[in-house]
Amino acid sequence: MTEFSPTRAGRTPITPARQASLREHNLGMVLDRIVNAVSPPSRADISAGTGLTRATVSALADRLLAGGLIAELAPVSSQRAGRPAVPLVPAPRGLMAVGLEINVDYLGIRVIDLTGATLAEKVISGDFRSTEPAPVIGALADLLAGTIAPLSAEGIPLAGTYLAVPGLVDRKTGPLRLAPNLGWDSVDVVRLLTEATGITDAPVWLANEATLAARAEAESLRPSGLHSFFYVSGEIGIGGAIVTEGSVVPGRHGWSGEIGHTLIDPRGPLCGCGALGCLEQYAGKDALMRGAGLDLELPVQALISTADTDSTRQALASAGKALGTALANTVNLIDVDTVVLGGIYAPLAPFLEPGIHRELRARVLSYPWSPVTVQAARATDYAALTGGAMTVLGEIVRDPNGWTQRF
Amino acid sequence: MTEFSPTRAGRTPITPARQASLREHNLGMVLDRIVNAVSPPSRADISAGTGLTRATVSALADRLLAGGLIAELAPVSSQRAGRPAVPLVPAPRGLMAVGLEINVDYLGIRVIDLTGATLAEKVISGDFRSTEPAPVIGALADLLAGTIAPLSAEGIPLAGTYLAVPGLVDRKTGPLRLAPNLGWDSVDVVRLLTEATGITDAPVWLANEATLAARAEAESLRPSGLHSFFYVSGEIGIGGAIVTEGSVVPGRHGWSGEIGHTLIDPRGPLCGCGALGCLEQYAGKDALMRGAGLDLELPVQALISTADTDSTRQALASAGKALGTALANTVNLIDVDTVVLGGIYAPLAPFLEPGIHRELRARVLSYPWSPVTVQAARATDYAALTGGAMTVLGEIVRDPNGWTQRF
DNA sequence: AGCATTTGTTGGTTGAATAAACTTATCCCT
DNA sequence: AGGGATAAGTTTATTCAACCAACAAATGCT
Repeated sequence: MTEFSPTRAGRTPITPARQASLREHNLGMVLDRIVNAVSPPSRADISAGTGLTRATVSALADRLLAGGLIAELAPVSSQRAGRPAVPLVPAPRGLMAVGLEINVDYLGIRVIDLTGATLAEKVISGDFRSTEPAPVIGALADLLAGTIAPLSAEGIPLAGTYLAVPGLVDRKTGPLRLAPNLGWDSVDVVRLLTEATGITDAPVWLANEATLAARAEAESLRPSGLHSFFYVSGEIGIGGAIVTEGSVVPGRHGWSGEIGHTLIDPRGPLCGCGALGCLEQYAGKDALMRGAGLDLELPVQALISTADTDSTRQALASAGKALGTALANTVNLIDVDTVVLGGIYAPLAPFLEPGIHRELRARVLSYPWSPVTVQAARATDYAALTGGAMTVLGEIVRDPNGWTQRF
Repeated sequence: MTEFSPTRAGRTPITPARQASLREHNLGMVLDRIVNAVSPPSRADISAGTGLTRATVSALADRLLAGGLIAELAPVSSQRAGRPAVPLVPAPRGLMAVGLEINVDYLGIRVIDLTGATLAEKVISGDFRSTEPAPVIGALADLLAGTIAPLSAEGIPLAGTYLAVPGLVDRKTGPLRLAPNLGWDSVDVVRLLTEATGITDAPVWLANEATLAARAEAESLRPSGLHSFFYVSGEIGIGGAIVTEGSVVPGRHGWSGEIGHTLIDPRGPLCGCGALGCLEQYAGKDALMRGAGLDLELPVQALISTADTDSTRQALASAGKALGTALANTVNLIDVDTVVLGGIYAPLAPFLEPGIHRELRARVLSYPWSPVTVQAARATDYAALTGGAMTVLGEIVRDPNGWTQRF
């Protein structure tokens, strides 16, 4: 797409703006209005909402219609004088946006269209700790091919694929650098996957699991007007993502949000990373289960059902305090006023919140003027799949022009 | 200015793009090329560099010339066939961009033009701990008025003013929330200053001292191609700023970068903020001087000259280790690969770096693939003054249209 | 002196958005 | 039932920033 930002904050390479860029911008704006509307807007609604004239909106809408990105509903008489409006909606089954995930105990796929509807969804359980990449990616390729085949047969084009992995990933396409819990190290997952599937006409991107889960959460919080927050994702490890103005901040390489190795106590237990007293040793899943005296393999539910025992209460309190400390550092550093608890922390939120809040109140400098809100994630079931697919949609909405020009 | 970002990352209010926005974008791009060029470019150079046609660049350059933002130099025959090029430069003495600062022990002003040349500069020493805002701001207003009067008489228009303060500041114009070392609390500094000076025709903005110092550093690092880093500023307190793609990331309210109260040890000393074991208690200026057994009022130089004593060596080592720990948390969280040491840390860098590096190596997850560079700040003498003035320039370059329309 | 070469300008063309008039489809009131 | 008010969507001419191509200006080279 034409990168063309008038604010030019910083040294992003600047490209000239020509009339095509102008149309592209407005086309994206109109599609965005249609995709993210509470109720289907008419051309006139969009005109009023954006400031473009009705004529311009009409022309842009025609282009989106021709590209198969939007559809018209039957005019609805609105109990009001005047010609009834034609509601515009994102085209149902107009394209496939695919979210994939390789995780420690499952492979998953979710296919959605521009309406946000799930067209297909599959999760395969398994144990992928310490596996070889090739067979796992082969299995994932089969899962992908098998899932999209019937939809392709229906004539629905593939827009793109986002793959979530539990590890450090270079921005978008770069190799997977490290996935400690899979035991993978410097694997070019995207190349392996495209080779195994033969997909060449649609892009395949890669991102960290927490990053994409945060993306899903951002989408689900958008209607409530909350656009900036820090997302902590508790699993075996602890990940996170910074969400600002509705989008995830990737950092220099795409590795931002790593909160799991924040120092909690220099005399604390040894961590897998080699340092002492990391957050993960207080609030990671293993630490929680061990502290509560439960088997490591049990699901989180076990903590909730034993929440009235001393050992579990103790483990949760200690995790809450440690999380609160690390989050206080984070809030001071990046200045957000909301923290979202995802992964295993979502169901545990009621037990963790008091400890987290106590630490935030004590350590966040700006607390007196702007208290920090802590809340459980809304998007929970395989959030990274949804987030990945939604990120693909975001690329389309950002540049509808590239998509419509396929035809 | 027209906010008009085609990437529309997130929920920034989107405005329609019209032809005026287009011209504004290109006008800013041309001015940016001229202001940030290594050597004065010709219209043809800009055309080749941006992709705009020579005709378009000519038209835009004419507009900038008319607005007094740029000037032409005498054509230079370039030892080469063809008509000699007319070099374009930012207009010397074409406008005043003012940086102001209120700090614990001085008030300062620096006036620069678009070439980056200093037109005027003054610093008044004093002791402003625990003072009343009104008289201090009165003194600052006098300093401002006295400094710009001769330049105004020369006919140089005032473009804007950025005021740096050592405290928590709401974005751009909001009140100063808290400046612990001045003893100020919720002071509407901008209103007081504009009332005291009667300036109404040019904007007055407010920002944190470390934020603006980081801005100056970003400008001075730009030629070397380094655009993303974390800036730590050591003073009595410890501030910081996140710089991404050449610009400072403000956070939700403009309070980001507060690294001073990162937890170093839960059993550490009590901090002024009420919590235990904050970084400031290990690496703040008072902690350093106290640890070295020196008088708190002495300048940093005292640490360097006693660096071979056990107590000073010990204090510096402890500060370096603590800084390293806090910076490791930071690097993991925001994914930058460079840390810049500013304020008192700039001269102390050689003594602090070993400890910082040791901690970074141990605690930064991505270190094996992307080692973190630690370096002393280039822009040191009253960096916030320079940064403030440069930020004013940035606003002009971002929106030359608003400026040229004054005429 | 004449030609190649590069810079900067001029005049006509393109294309996206605008403005204003027009058509279509409804409600409402008599 | 029919006319007026109202709103949605479309058509047509206009505006304006950038493009294109040709041209004028100023230099070096042979």
